[in-house]
Amino acid sequence: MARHQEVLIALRQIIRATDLYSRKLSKVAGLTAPQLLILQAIDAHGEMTMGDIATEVSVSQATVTVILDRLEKRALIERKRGERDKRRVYASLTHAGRDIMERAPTPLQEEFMARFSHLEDWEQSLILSSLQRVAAMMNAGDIDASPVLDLGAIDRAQPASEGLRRHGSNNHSTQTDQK
Amino acid sequence: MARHQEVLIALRQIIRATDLYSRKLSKVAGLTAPQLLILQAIDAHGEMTMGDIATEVSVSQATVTVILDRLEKRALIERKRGERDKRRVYASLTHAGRDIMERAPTPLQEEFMARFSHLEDWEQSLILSSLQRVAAMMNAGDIDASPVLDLGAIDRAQPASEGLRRHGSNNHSTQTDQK
DNA sequence: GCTTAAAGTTTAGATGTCAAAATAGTTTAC
DNA sequence: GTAAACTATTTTGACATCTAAACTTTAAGC
Repeated sequence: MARHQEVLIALRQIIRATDLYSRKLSKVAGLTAPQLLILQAIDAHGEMTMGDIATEVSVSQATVTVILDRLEKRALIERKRGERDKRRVYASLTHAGRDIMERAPTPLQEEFMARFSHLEDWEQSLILSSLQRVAAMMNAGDIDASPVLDLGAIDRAQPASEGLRRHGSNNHSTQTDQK
Repeated sequence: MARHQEVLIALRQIIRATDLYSRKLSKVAGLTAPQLLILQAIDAHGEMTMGDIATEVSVSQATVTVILDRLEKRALIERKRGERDKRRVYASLTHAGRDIMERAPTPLQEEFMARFSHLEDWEQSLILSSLQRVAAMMNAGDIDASPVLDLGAIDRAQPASEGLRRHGSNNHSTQTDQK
């Protein structure tokens, strides 16, 4: 089988496993992974606008709106219209929201975490930087030169997430809206 | 930032990039990634039942049914009830289906593929095996021992996809159905 | 032969996800 | 100061995806 074919299969398995875990999490903790992620983001930053959240957790605003609708319906978050700028909407945790969030397990599978943490340090780095390289290569639409392609990159494990967002031309900018 | 946190971010970016590409593909080729994947699977195997397809592309049968509904509505595939065993339904490509499939780009981003293929051979292996390890660690629910955890594994790049399916106890078996 | 269990497929109901359109509010330009 | 341009959020419409339940056959028991 061609290598890229294998890459594709591995990716699909990862994506599926992630999705399945989210559902399992939802049963156990009453929160899906994205819901938990958003709650955590709000907890970490205090009040946040939709746009902030979207950028923070890497989804579109539309998605944030939908998810917050559900969280609000369950009284886990509150929305408050901005006073200074009424276009903005600020979300904050309710007591119940903080509560449920704190009792929920991590958004990454525990088995995975356990296994991952058992690896040697260099192996963890290796895996992390491989993932970051894949992410970078995929988002590559808006990477000007190709610093990610030079060989040394593999063992530097620098935070690619930052590096990517920096070039926010259009690809994953969540609110590009170039109509 | 904790390493597992970074892993999580990288994964989310990969998943999102994959999804976004699927949508782009859909505009360009009229097929989303999963639709294309299913078409390719059917093309490769000839007639297939829902269950076969589900196993092959790693999704649940329900998903296959839904996607085939859409493909059938567009006359890209045909369904045929089994004669011997009428519970089964066989899907096969129509002429139009083979056509559109062959004209579509790959289900993996072209930019990614281009970049990936520019890497040194050993780097490709490294990335592939990292992905496979992550997939394995995630699906780990039904892996008996832990061959994936021993250190040598990282540079062997053996087809984990096979290795995983082999233990098909329940985790991703697509039809567990323990009611 | 009828009843029950098993197997395969489909349907129903939930989420997450996005792009594009609609809405509402702010700024800027003249 | 009003119109045009811009910005933030929500709504709409479409997919993909899963689990659980329902349905359709087939196979097995008695």
